[in-house]
Amino acid sequence: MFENKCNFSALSLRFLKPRKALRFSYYSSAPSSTIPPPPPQTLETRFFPISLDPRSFVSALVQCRTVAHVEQVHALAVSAAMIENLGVANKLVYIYAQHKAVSDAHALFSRMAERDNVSWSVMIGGFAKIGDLGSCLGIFKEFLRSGSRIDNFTLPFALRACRDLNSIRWGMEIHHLVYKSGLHSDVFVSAAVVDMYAKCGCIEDARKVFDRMPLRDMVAWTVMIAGYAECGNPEESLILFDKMEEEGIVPDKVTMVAAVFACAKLGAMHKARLIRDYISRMKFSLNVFLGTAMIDMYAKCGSVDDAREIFDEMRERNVITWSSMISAYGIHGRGKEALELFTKMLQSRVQPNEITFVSLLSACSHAGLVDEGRKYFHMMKRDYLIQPDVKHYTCMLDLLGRAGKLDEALELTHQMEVEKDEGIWGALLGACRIHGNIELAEKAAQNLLQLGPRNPGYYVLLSNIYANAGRWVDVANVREQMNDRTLKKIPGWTVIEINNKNYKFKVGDKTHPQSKEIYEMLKTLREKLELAGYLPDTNFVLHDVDEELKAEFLYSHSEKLAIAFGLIATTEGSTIRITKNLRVCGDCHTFTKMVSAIMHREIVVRDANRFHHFKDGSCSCRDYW
DNA sequence: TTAGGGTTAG
Repeated sequence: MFENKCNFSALSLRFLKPRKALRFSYYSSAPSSTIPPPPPQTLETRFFPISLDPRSFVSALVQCRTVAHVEQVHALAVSAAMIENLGVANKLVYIYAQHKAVSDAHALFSRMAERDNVSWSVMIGGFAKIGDLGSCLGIFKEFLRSGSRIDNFTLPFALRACRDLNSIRWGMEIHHLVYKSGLHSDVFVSAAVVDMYAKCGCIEDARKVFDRMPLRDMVAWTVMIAGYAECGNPEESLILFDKMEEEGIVPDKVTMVAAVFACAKLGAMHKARLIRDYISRMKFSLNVFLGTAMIDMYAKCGSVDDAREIFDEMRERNVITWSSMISAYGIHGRGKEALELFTKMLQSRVQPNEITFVSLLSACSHAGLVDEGRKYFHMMKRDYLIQPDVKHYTCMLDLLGRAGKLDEALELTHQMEVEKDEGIWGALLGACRIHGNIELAEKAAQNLLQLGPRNPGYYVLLSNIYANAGRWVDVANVREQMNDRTLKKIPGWTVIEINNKNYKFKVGDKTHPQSKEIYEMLKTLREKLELAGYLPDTNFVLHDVDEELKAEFLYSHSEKLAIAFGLIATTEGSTIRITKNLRVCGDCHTFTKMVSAIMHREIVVRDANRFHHFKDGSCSCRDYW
């Protein structure tokens, strides 16, 4: 009997969905006269009731809930010789892959005598699903060698693998195939090409493909918008977002995540508010992705309170949401609140990950919470079995170093079991700048130079340390080294957003149409500040020039120009927000504190690392920065 | 049965 041959008793029907019960019939392919009519089957039937019809096997596979179930149907298909049917075999590979049993999928795939495009596609997709992109691409290459014709089913999988592997070489090759086969008219394929180029950093190529698409749907626009933001051109992202609307394409939540991400990169509060209004107007509910992106956007645009409002509004929060909010408090110097939130996170039974701890330790560091930082560093290792990586150590060094515990910081560098990178030595060098420790600074710098960094910031830091100590010969040496390596100091700039327009200032900038008023305002400020006891801190000027000239240099720093313009161009009492590409210099920090008191203004400064909130003569960083 | 999503040090 067929039952014996196939060992039907091996399979129970318990895992099949009741509503999708199969209508079973035995031997449907055999002549009906020789076969007795099948007994009526119900879900309670203990033995397996699939007919020899391949479709029946496929239906059963779709309903498998676990890999064990798939294995049972698989065994059955083998013994019934049904495995030779391409449809059944493909479905088996696909279902294995969907259950992330990719090695089973691949074992079966390798044994298949015949394969069609669906076989290859589901196998490529299987490896993509578990993130084994190397194998994913390997299968695609094998597919090409087999002489099969690519189609719009296989290509998106392969392009996605190139994207995630950052393999532009293969990406370009596949793009060429797309073009040759005429499949570029397929919106799915072309959107995947655009995404591949954008994420591999070839934004111009992405744009070319995008512009040539005969039809651009919402996904195509979304990948283009996200691509620009990621490669450092968030302005273009937001221009495209407006353009998309003009063309009548309605964005969805994923598009909004991309626009919000662009806003976060740009750090422009006015845009952030516009985007939030838009999201409310479109009645997009805050899912975990959109909500988390908005928390980050507000944090990076300077309003941690707006970020918290979004956080409180969200119904679903995961580890990324909590980490983003902790990081938001951290970069604004509100360490205590970061720690409180972390406690709440644990109470909500959300498991912190290694990124949560980076955010937490960095929050401790920015707020000078040394004991707490040590405590959480140990907790991470002991209670959560997270091995500290180089980022955690950098936070710890920064924490100890800022607090003046340079010996402990140095001791930690001896203990750590990770490869020391530029960041590690850079953090130590930064600490030496605050505490004027030249000996350790030289050791850190030596290691930095050995690692051969191309970051001019470190050289500037070292030369500042020498300048502080009046060691002008050493300052000149550092400069020479920079010249030898053809490194140039990154020019500083500050941006201020006024009435939805950005104004960028460089040191000594006189290009602004209201330049005359700006310098007049600076002069007034200078008089007021000096009356209040302000003395320019000329140690922050690198050049070995006389004190008066140094002071002139200081007075034309880009952040001072931007603040002066802010005082002219905004209404009295309103907050001034500026963004700087480098770290704020010590003199500008003192200057801004005093301006906030004398002019009764809150001034929010985003620098390369964090935010400073100046109010009533003090800064949220408590002069730790 | 094919394309797009959020967090991390200095």
